[in-house]
Amino acid sequence: MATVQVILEATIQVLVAQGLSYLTTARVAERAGVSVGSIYQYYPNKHALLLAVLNQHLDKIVQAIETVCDELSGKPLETIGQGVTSAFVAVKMQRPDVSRALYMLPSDEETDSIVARAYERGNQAIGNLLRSCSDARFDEPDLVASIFNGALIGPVQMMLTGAMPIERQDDFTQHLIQLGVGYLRKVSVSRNRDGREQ
Amino acid sequence: MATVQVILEATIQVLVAQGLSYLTTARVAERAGVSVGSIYQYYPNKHALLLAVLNQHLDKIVQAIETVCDELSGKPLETIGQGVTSAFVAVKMQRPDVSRALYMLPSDEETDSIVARAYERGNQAIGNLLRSCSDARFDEPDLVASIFNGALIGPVQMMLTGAMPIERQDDFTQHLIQLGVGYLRKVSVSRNRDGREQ
Amino acid sequence: MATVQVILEATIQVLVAQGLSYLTTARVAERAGVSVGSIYQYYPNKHALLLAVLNQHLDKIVQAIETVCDELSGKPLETIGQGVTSAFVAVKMQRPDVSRALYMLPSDEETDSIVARAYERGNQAIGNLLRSCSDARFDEPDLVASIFNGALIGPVQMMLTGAMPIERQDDFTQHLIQLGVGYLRKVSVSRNRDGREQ
Amino acid sequence: MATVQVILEATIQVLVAQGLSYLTTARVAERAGVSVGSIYQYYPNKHALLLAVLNQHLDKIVQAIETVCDELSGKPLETIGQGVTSAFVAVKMQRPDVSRALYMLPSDEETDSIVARAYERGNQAIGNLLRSCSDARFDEPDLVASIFNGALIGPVQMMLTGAMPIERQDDFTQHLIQLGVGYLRKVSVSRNRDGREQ
DNA sequence: CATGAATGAGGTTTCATTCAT
DNA sequence: TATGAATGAAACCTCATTCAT
Repeated sequence: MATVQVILEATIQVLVAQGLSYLTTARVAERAGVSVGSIYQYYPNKHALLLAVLNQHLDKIVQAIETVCDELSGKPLETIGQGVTSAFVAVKMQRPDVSRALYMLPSDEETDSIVARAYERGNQAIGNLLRSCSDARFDEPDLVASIFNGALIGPVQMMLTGAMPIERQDDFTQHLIQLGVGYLRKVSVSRNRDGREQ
Repeated sequence: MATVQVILEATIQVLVAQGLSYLTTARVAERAGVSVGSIYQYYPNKHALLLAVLNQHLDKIVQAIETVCDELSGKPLETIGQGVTSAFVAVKMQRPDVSRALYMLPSDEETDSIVARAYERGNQAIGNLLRSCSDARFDEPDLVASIFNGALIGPVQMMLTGAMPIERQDDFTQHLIQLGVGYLRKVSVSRNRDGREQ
Repeated sequence: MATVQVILEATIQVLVAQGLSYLTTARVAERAGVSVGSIYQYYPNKHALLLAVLNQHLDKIVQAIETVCDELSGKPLETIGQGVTSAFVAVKMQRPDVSRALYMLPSDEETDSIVARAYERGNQAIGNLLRSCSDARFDEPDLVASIFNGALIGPVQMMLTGAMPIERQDDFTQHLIQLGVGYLRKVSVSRNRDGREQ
Repeated sequence: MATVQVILEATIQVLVAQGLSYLTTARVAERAGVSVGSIYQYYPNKHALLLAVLNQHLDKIVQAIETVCDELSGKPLETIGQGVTSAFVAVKMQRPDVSRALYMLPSDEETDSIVARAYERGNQAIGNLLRSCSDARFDEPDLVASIFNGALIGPVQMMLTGAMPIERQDDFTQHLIQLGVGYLRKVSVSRNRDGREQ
């Protein structure tokens, strides 16, 4: 339904423009150009609406990661580390205000579970990618994937929330790549072109 | 004043036990064993109380980091990487429920600023530590410090919010150390005992 | 129209099953298997629907009373008192949940007027019956009828709403009969078979 | 607390003056001259407020009955029947608008339970009174009391809700007395002054 | 300093009703 | 006639904040 998407979009806009404490159902409805009642036709309560917004956003992020992982399948370690990191930074920075806005949501069991699910999907995509790596092998690809994935989150969050100057995004990304690649190398066993380990 | 500390503690307890949506001044007062009015004797409003709680908590974390950085001053890269990482995980996991509870606070400009300040202090301590490193030199020790610092945040947060199984904490810490050390090595120029670069 | 009856029945079912505060047009429509709109095809508003339900129910009760009164016409006082009382208890207890449900409706001028009309019809039937009584005469048959009629209502209501244990229904009915007959005797002037008073 | 009584009184006034559908917490507060919040300081929700009003009203009625029963203890059957009936009509008619208003409350399990409790207290008082009767004995005084008590309710309710012309209150009361006394006589075994049954 | 009853703005949510299809 | 998405007035209720004691 078009209405649903309009409501979700309006929710983000209010969040971005006014902040969480101004996010009332009335304001969302107004910005969406619908009546309050319409929100409740699709979401049982305000909280569910926020969860839906978060979910949709994270889904987009994860999909981007999954796509990149597909493309990088079978590539060498260096390429993988660089590719995934760049992609991650790119999606997050595509609409930094939106990414930023969603950090405003107070965490609770439900949001945590949504975040966890997204994180897990990311881990899986990366884990599989690591297993496909042409020039390295990992003893615990899933653990490595989760650390790798997690390691990107913190710095990016700091940048988004303003703790890190956003102008230095390029330096920053370069260093994130070093972080990722450095780690992957350290926990991998390299192998030559035949797949034989060295 | 003891009362202030009682109130702060009560706030955390309510947050841990009931969650943000149950955190009302009345409930905090009740658990603290004081009257609502007393809260307003020390904090101009509820928001200020929450900021104080966050601030105090982060302050403890940062102090622990600073202490460790002091102790590790002048040590070799490997020792530094391992020491800081272990210490970070240790403080965060000391009272995981409390760490967890503070993620519940919705972010806004003021919380962001408090978080940024704590982050910055951590960066500085680590930056100085890097500068003191006996066997390596960094071109941009502050940037490196902020990436390093940030990289620890994400995985730990994922563990605290349940996205990562807490039982694997040891494996997890080991890998975090690899992450940190791998990165530091990668972006450093090594030097021998005399300080001469190789 | 069958639809009307379906709606009325659904209304009672919702009332019985969920109570007044759950009685919404949406829920009635759902249980009736029609759309909300259809309810408005037949009733101008929710209130009118409730009045219709009440009206129909009371109508059935009154009809039963009228029928019994017809049958008892010309019979002696004892037979009349016993017959009307038994019949009243019988109809009310036929579907006790439905009788019960209708007490849920908040009284207002319109419901009162419907109740009053039903009561009045009952009074009239009983009044005429009293006038036909073969062995007694009443100075004010209409007043007597209304007291008699009213006297049955209270105890039955108490039983329906659970204030009186329903298991004792038989004892209870016997006593109600004593109540009615005792009263009728007390306010009557007996007469012999010829109609001549004694 | 004075505030509580003010709120209860205001609730009744709104109910009497405007009816149930106009009874909103805001309107009660306004008439009580307090803020909405104050209502919620004493009652968890609107429903609880209504129950309190009903409870207090019924309590007064029952207390009046109990007082009369005390006074009539040990008196002969005729006196008892007449005394209790007159008292019942008198209290109910003392503030007919209030009595009337409380019929507006939709019945539910909680109101039923309050009504049942009041009814039961009335039954007990009357039952004990019957046991003390100087010139009659009852096989099942409790059942008799509940029928007697219940029999008064219906006619009075009909009068209050307008189904019976209120002008005829005296005739009406006389007949109610006949109803009660007729019944009591019918189900009693008379006894002489010594208590010996005849 | 401490208390806690009172306040009341404002938020969330419901649901009878409408009307374009 | 039937539908059911959309409406929006209005209700309930919460809870941060105040202030007289």
